[in-house]
Amino acid sequence: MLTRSEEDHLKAVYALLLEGESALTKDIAQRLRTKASSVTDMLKKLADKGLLKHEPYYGVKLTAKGRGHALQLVRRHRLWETFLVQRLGFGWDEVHDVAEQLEHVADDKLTDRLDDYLGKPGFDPHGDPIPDRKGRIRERKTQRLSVCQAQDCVRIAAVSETTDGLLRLLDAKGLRIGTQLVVLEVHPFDGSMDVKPKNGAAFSLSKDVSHHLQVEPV
Amino acid sequence: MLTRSEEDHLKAVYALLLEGESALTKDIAQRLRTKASSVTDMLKKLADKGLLKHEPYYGVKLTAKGRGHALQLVRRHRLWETFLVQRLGFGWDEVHDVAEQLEHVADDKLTDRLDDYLGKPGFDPHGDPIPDRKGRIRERKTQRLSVCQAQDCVRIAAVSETTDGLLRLLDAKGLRIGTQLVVLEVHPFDGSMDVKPKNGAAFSLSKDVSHHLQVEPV
DNA sequence: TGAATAAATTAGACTAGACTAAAATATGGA
DNA sequence: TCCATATTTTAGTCTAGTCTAATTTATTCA
Repeated sequence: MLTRSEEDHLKAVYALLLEGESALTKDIAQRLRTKASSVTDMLKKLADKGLLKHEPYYGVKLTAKGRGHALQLVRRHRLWETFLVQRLGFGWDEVHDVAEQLEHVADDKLTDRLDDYLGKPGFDPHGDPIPDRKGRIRERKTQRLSVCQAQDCVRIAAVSETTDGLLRLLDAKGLRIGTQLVVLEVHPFDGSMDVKPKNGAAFSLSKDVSHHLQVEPV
Repeated sequence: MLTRSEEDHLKAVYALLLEGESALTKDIAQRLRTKASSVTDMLKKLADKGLLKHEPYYGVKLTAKGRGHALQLVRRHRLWETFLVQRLGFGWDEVHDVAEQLEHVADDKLTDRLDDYLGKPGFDPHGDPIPDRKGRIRERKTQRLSVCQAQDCVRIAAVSETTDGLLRLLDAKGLRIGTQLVVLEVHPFDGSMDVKPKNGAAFSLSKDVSHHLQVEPV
């Protein structure tokens, strides 16, 4: 059994590794809003349990066991998000905090039955893939909106950053999973781009925003 | 915000007070499988927060605020039990432990939406009443099966003790909420009674069992 | 290369929540 | 009333998890 804090650290490592680069002590601390010294202690504990390898100044690598645990956390988180949106009528931008709590209820039978009940969904309301009971993830061929060119026609497939601020901004502009866009123009000066949703007026998106939108070709 | 341990203590007090008598430090410790000295500390903390009054050797009394908190815990517990049985297909005798975890996810919006989603049920799968969002409880006129007489026709309305052992025994005998019974005979010697379910053969129940079955007249 | 900087760890303190053992306090029967 | 017993509290210890401050270790750039 992992404690809540151990689970939080494991998930942070997993998320940082996914976002590319390496997971350094300070990165983990920043993400969990704690101090590096606290993270040092926890990494030692997780390494002792065989969930990860830690090389100072280089980063953390998950073992197969650690990755498995992390994937189960992600699975539970995304299944609950799906439940909250699909069944309880929550907005996709208001489910993160509650799912953060529900994900720590560890009971395989519960998780599997919830999965069945929801129809074994492959993706959550943010468009992120939901690992199956064995931790397998369905792939999708998407790219960041920020790397698209003028004239590209795309559909929003996922949002890779789930802060309240970004989610609300997207909501205000009518951008959600499935929304289709045409890229009108890209401004190399600041990386901003003008886009036009299928059913709406054109507007501009900063690079900070377009960087976090995963899109698939239409 | 209450911590998990504070919530557990509050719930233990509430449950003990319901079961009649008073809630003594040692009773709470016994129920939570901790020591009396630990309970002393926690009662002090809860008293400081205005959730209860404690008079040594006499017992604990909940304040209105404390009772309100306890009722919200009970509400969440029973709503989740209902969800697990009604929607996820769990047996009514296997949901207690999971609900014990889910009840600590405190989010009013989640609770209220779950309530709506389940159709605002008045009673959980064990037949226990579910407090509404204001903590109000629907009453029912039931009595213990153990006080019934020969010839009484009753329906099982609730099980007042939810240990795995009892629940499994009931399950094995085909006794569940809603099952109708005729009391054939009561043996004053040991308090056991012979009963016959509506659709089944007669058998005998010990007083330990009949004491925990709440029934309503048919 | 070596000094400045960034990252990480160590040392030590603190809190919450549990424990044991001992002391204090109340109860109840003779 | 008074003693034996049950209950409760107190005092002190322990662990998990966090923190700050100080120190160590690595990296980088002039």
